[in-house]
Amino acid sequence: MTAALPTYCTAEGCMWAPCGETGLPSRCPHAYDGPMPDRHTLTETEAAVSEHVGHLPLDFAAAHAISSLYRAANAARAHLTTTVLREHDLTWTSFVVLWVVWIWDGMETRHVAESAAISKATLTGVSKTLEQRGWLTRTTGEQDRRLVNLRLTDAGRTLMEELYPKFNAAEAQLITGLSPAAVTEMTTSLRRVVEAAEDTQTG
Amino acid sequence: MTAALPTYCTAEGCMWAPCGETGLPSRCPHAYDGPMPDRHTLTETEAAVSEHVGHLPLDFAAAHAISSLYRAANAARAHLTTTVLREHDLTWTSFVVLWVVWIWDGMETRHVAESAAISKATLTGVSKTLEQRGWLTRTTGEQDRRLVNLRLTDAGRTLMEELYPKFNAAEAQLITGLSPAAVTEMTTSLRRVVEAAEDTQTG
DNA sequence: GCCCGGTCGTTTGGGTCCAAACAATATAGA
DNA sequence: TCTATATTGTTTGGACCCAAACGACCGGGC
Repeated sequence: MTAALPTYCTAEGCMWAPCGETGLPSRCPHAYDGPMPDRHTLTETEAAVSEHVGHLPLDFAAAHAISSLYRAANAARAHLTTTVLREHDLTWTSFVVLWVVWIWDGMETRHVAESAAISKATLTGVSKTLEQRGWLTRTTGEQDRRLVNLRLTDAGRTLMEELYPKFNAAEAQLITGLSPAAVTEMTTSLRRVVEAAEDTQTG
Repeated sequence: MTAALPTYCTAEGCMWAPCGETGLPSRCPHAYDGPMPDRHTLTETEAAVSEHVGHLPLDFAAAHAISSLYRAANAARAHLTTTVLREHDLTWTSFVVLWVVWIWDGMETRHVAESAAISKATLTGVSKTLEQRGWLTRTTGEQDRRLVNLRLTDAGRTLMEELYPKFNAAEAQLITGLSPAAVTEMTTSLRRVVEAAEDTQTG
């Protein structure tokens, strides 16, 4: 993992960061006093990590890839929340739940949880919040009373019809820096990551 | 977004899902009775979405990419939590915080929050949890008493020296399905997504 | 008909998550 | 020296997150 790292010194030729902070080993001779760029070169991060566990074989490509994956997911969620969801008092997860229930015209909670990639415990909480707000209803199954079925209300369907195009437009904004071929390739690679994670879970 | 979707009917030629559930418009004439594969073809999802907002121009490539991104990030976090972090009672975020403080030999809370991509409010809570467990200390700045500095304890450093190689090995497991060139390309594309999200935030 | 094993959703307990509001602190300018 | 503005971290309130435990329910086997 190479989680986004603090500012490095902008002084000419200086590669350490962040200096000027109390308590840091003083690798950097320059006091930090500028605005903070928020990105670190890979080389600097690898250097810092190697100082700690450099005697071990580390897979920097994997670390960098997973850290980028996590950051991109967070950035995407923040973007979609800020531009589309927050004004409707929705979180990413509550929107995903609404979306799944919407496109399949109702669904049982165990399947919604699976589709939304959240636990059933979480799904119970989220669906109760959405029920309280009037976006969906929860109904016990008639043939199997263990099951709870979710359906959008009229208000919920209207909300999704208005919201989903905006959400999708905001999704499209996130890939403007990529060619169509690059988008396809990234999506394929991400699926491989999911498959690898699931293989080790099941294995 | 095409969040992972529920099982579709496995009956020959049948493309609707998930049938057999109470409350669903009965598009599918087959009762569902098999184990549940957990993936839907893109075509089926697009068909379902188009039924709801098909009159609008939708960017399915963007939807699919962002949904894959979110799923991959969740799968990666679940994998790393299950295989490495949970036995040490650590969450993904608490680990990221420890890692950042570790590789930079101490850091101020505002920078740790930025590096870990979490808010300062969250960082306060997480760092207090880690302090309670003895992994790090929180110290008020001497020159600027608004600032709080985090440093790992001896136990915290020992924990990271033991844990990080295992964490990195688990990270490497996640990209076994990708060639080195594909990993590099995916990482580059993910960075583009982060940049696009940040451009619209600032703009 | 009864019992057992399994599944479902909920509850519990504790952790993370963030926006907004707040208190403490620092700094610049008059 | 005083005031105003800005920055920092914390608190508040509410939402989400999940493992584990639990109660309700279902279905198979005897």
